[in-house]
Amino acid sequence: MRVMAETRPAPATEIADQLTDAIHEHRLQPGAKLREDELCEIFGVSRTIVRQALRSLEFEGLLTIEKNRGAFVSKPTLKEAHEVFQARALREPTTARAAAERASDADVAMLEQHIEAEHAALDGDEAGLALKLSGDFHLEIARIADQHTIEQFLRQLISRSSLVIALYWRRRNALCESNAHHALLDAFRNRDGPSAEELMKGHLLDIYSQLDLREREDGGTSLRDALKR
Amino acid sequence: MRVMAETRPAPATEIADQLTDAIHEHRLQPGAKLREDELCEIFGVSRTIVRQALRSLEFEGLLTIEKNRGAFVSKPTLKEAHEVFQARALREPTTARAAAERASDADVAMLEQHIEAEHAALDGDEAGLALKLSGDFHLEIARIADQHTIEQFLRQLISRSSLVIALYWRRRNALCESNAHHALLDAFRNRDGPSAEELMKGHLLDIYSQLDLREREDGGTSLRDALKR
DNA sequence: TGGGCGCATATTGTATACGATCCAGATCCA
DNA sequence: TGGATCTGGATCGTATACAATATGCGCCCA
Repeated sequence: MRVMAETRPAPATEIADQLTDAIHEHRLQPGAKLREDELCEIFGVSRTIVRQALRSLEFEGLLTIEKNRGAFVSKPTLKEAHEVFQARALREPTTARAAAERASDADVAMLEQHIEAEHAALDGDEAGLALKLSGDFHLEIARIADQHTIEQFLRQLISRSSLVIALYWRRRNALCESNAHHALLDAFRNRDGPSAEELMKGHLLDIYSQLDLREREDGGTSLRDALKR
Repeated sequence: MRVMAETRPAPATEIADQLTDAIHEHRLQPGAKLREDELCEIFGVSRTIVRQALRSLEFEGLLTIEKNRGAFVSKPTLKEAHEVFQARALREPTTARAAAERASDADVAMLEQHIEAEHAALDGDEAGLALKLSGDFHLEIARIADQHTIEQFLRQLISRSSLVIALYWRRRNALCESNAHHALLDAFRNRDGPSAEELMKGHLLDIYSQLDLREREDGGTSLRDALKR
């Protein structure tokens, strides 16, 4: 009799998740290099596994792998930043509406907890963590909408958003967007789909308008990248 | 002096592309198993490379890899089918509008060629090829819109659409959608964005409404899948 | 002194070897 | 006969070894 062996997640997934968190929390900045051997030592696995993890993050858009040079945290261009937020603005309001209309009490409670955690992170001066939680909040909504496939796409968009914010956010220490999340939560409490849709639309426009969209000289992470052409 | 070494694409990419084509053209049906050793022999590379290719197709949603069991062409559920087409209906009309408004003469000519190729494939009784070309037509539009990031997402959506069509398409031999593409082409000729947007919206609804959305007993590709629960 | 070349080293790319798991057919016992 | 168990082969998962490539430093020569 099989004792439900609780199939452990692939080690590569574990590592990919940890790297993802580090990038979402801006502990790893765009442009940072991830050497394979270093990761092998840190996580205690072979390069085979590390390379799997790096590949998967490349597909998510978080890393850029240059042949024979290695893996780097991606540096989205302004154009990509624009496309990412345009895509989110198109996608998320509809999803928020569907989610608000079918949210269970447990779902609403979950969202409340998320917002509380965001606050706690901000109070604790952990801006990176707060940012990651903020992204999770949006993902949670897709989950509530019961749109699994769309959730996967959203995950990629939110990942890229995190990089965009790392590069183009104007005032790092003024993440006052929690109000928007609170407003959304109210709409969810009332199961008010149209409201949720409108709020989400406004929320995304807000974030986008707070990005500094002027062309800039390379963030300075890597001189050679700035000059190599 | 470097002679522009014409950096050859990674072998894994080459293999992934060939597999992608095979699936898009329905030469590989949903549920089909792809054994690693077999692919190694066919393509003359090591398992390392084959596994890279399989992984990348898993991320695109074309394959499903089951631990210790192998890679299979994905069989999207009805729910996923719905989500995929909902996402496309949301995304593509806007993109079509942008593309129509900025299309160059060369772009229009390219689209014409695409449609001709589709016709040729249909006349030659190559329904699979026609279907793949039809997908490429949509991708081409994203390229014309100069939305590179969005194009990547669309690629995934179109890939999944191909699987959905393989599983749920009503009348296999009546791919008469070329008319829709012709109409779109006219809108592009006139640089008529709003028209293109509307036509695309209708076109996607058309395809979706032609799917057979009744729940069905497993396609019968694999008995064990049907019974294993 | 300054620029270009070449070599040593670090790092990534690929192939292969070995171990773990799964599956099917055979065997055994009630 | 029927069902459970055992076992061999096929297949996948991971680690490691070797090859290819890039990078940085020192040397040479003008």
